[in-house]
Amino acid sequence: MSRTTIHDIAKELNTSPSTVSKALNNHPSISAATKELIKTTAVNLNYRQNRLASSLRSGRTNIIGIMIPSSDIGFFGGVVHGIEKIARSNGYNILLFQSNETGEYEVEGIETLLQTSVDGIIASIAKDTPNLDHFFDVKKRKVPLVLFDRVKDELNSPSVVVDDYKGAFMATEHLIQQGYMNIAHISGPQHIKIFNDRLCGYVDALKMNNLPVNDDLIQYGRNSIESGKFSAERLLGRSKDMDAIFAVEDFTALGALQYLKQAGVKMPEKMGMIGFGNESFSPYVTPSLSTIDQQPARMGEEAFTLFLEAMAKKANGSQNGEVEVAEEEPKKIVLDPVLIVRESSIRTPQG
Amino acid sequence: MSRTTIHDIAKELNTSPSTVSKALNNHPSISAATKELIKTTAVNLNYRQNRLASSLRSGRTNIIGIMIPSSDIGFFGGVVHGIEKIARSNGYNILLFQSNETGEYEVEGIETLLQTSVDGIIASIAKDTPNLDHFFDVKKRKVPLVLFDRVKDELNSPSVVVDDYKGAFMATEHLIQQGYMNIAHISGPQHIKIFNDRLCGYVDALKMNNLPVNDDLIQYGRNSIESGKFSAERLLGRSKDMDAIFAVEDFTALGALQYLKQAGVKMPEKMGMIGFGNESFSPYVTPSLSTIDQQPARMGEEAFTLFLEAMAKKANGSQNGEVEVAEEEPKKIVLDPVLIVRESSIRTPQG
DNA sequence: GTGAAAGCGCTAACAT
DNA sequence: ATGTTAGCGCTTTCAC
Repeated sequence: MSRTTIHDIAKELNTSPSTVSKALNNHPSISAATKELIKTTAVNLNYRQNRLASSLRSGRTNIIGIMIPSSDIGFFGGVVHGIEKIARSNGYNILLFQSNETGEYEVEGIETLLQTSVDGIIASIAKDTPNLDHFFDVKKRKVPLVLFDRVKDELNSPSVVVDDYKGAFMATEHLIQQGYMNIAHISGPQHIKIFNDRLCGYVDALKMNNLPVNDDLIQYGRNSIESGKFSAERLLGRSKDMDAIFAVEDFTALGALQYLKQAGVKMPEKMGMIGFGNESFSPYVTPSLSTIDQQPARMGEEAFTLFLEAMAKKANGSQNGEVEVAEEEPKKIVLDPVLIVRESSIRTPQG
Repeated sequence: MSRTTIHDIAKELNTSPSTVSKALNNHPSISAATKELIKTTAVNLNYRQNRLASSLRSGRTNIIGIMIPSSDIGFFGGVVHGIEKIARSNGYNILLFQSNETGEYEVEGIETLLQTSVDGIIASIAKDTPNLDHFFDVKKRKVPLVLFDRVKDELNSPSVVVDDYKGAFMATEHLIQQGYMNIAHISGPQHIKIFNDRLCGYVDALKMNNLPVNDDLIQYGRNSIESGKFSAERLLGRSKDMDAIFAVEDFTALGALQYLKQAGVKMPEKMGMIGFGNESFSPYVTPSLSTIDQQPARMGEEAFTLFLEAMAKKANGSQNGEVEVAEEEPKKIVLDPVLIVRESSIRTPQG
């Protein structure tokens, strides 16, 4: 009636549970013959390992915890996809938590993950996390912690992010190469690092190409379609020369696109446009929106790889007795963004 | 050094582990005073329950397994979001698996979920699953199984789907109410039930409104942007009267939209358009695409509620001794689709 | 190469 | 109201 255990198999074969356990785990000290025999019997009896018992005893769960703001956001869905895929191929499974950008849920979730004895945690930090105590707790418990996208340097953890500066630089330079000369930028709130990074990338690309940086062509928005519309209107009113816009993210770009279209500005002939983030709608708007891809799935894979490295390091560390190894600088992976060229930035040959 | 256990707390207070356990679990037989004392000490000693041990002993993990095709697909991301949210508020956590539409991964994942002793499984079946043995296995083990969206009646499990027929009916009737008279339909492969259901909804809406059903206005596509373009071209060539299209899903609608725009057909004045699925791009195309929403988050919540009901039933069942209760018809929830009206289907007052 | 024994940390039946 | 005891199913020394 109830689940078959290794005792049942042992009884069936007149051997011992420990032998069965070893055989099923391919322990070298068991002869090939008995391994074969035990494995067949296991199948016949419909045996299925109880991972709870195994984990309790061995101290490993082969489960890693994921903490993200929301799986409803395309980017995070993509990252989770990447993590789950590579994790599975390495024998790990995924316990998924969403903070919904709420510190409270994040704290709660991390607590639960620790209770579940996950082998590691991969997280992207919620916007409104009041403090990082819960993450420091993770480190205190020696549970490998890897951060991605929303990282915090104070945590001194391995992390993977995309190079925002470089992405902005690439976007701007692409517009320059297409022959646009007066390129505006709609930025976001400057206290958020990535937006400032993107602004710097834009400025440096102009400088590096010997183009003037014009403060009138820089607008600070609030990352929304509405804000994009408003910013585009302002820019258009301020400069007669502007012939392209690099927007800090795709929603802003979309708003700008919509405003300009409605204002009768021909794109991409009279006005080039590029966004950032490769949102799912960007291929389908008119004109289709050029943008910078952040490689979510790749980011997930890299994060998991960092986790594996941390696990390996941990295993080595405990071999070296109790000697507290001086904590080395955690590995920080910076992914290259990918330029996605679509209609909105391809200037057709001038007549 | 290592984790605090209930033994540590017991030793500290000169009491027994079982008392500590009961106190922490709010067992009624423990006095308020000792509960208080034990709980404070637990906090002081930085105690954290070992869920592995607890689950092994109690037979409950408070973890439910989720099996979806991919968290990279917007719809499933939304469902997972809904499940995780309500699950958490009920004390459950989510072990997430992706089949990537592959039967092999699905089988593997279900196996792992059973090994992990999840309390239940919520699944949406992969397209190419060769057979349903792995799901029957779940039922054999008496693990509650709930299906959503991609369901199979043979499994005789509680399930939640959206009413495709009704959604198609609503979409078509909306076009009729907007004054469109010659409404075409681009359908999908008819061996897939939902596409046939949508076709039926379209046909019945016409009939119910005393409009003729014209075979020339029905095109069978393959659910893609390209297919949408092609189908729209065919329809346009075949009928001079056609003034609206209901497309079987949003990508098809988008393709049709793009073709018609390029062909100079004014939308929504000369041609109305509505899709199905509320894909993330649909608000942002031009004209913005009216569509039918499938309420992914809601679907996840309902699925979880069905799981809770199955759990309750299971608990009751075992109370009634070993009497095998005749299996009653599983509850099948059919969600109402939601009509999302956007620009593409609002006929402006005729001049 | 195999088996005996201990125990991971917890819960729950059964005393007291 | 509290404590004793047993054991969930497995892994892992250690002995043979």
